[in-house]
Amino acid sequence: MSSEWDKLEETRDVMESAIAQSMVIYGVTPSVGRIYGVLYFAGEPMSIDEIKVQVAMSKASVSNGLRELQETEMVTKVWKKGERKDHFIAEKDFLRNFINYFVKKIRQERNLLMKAAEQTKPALQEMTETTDDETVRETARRDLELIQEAQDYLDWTTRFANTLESREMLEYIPPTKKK
Amino acid sequence: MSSEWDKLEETRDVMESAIAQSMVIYGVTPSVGRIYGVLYFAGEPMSIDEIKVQVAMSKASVSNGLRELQETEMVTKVWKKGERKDHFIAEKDFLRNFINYFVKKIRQERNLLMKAAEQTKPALQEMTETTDDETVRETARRDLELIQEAQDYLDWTTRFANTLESREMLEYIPPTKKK
DNA sequence: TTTTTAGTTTAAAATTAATTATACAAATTA
DNA sequence: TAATTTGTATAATTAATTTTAAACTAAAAA
Repeated sequence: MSSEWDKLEETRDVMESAIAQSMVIYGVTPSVGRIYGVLYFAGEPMSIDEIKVQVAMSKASVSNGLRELQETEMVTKVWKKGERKDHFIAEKDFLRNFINYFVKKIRQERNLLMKAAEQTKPALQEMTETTDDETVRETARRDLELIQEAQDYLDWTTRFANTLESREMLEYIPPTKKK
Repeated sequence: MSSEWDKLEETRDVMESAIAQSMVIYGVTPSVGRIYGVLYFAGEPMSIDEIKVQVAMSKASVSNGLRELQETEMVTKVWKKGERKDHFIAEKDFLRNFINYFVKKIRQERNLLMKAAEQTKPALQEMTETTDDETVRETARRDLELIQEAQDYLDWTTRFANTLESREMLEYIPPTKKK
């Protein structure tokens, strides 16, 4: 009786779609999310061609999507003995994926803002000291203050990211234990 | 001597661009990021027309951008006495913006995945109990396991979001104290 | 009233991003 | 070596998003 397989297919499809959509929330494209979803439920490593069929996309798209997923460590390439084709498996630990994702974003943000702050602070500092114009001096002083606040924020998010990356966060917020 | 104002303009521009870019990392469009950047450094509430000039965009775009920023609580509308036009100010507390942003994303993800899990679990559960086909039964059992793991993850991120929202997180990771 | 002003909606234009078909390079097999 | 196969890069197409101009609504001023 094949309707039981159909039912399984259907429930998987619902879950895969939800996973893809939830990845879209975090800025991943639906196609890439779909690839991950299929791999998440796959019982064993899949080749590009197998994935291609499941997600109904071109080989090139699957290849690109897999590259992106590997860059964020959500998917890994594995070798199947005797098989010539590459095979891929999903990292199933959502928490790990979540942490990787956030830590990366936080670091990107930090690099961007720190660079700008370091680039602008000296000039502003100098203005507060050497300029005659009262208004300019006051504005420079205030801008420096705002930049300092931004840096305090970056200091916090950096410590936050470190606490996630080192898993120290799991001491504060313990994972649900498996039954 | 106007070159001092030019210098100030320039440093602000660098910072505003960096802020806009860092918001792009989190999925905000560059224009919207720019509006926020301008408001961040503005000494006082700005009208749509004033912002429009600073960011060189159409009034409609500024209006839309401001709506988006208000929805995420990064910008608030304020009334200036005697002024007919609406005026806007930026929420300058980056940490607060950061927390709002993440909490919202986490809740969105949770709603999506929980709905799918609740929708699929009963059918799978039934299959593990009533189906004769050994392979179907085993697959259903395994899918249920994967869904359970996803739910454990959602349970964690929910507690994580609560800890951020209630600011309990700041006990674990203290903000840098102002000097 | 009528006229002007502020802000938003809508539909079209412009821009950006994603997807695919094709061509290519590297590796494998015959 | 020649012929296949696999995976990726490129260029072109398609789709989606963003932005704007213009029309419209609501409110205030004349």
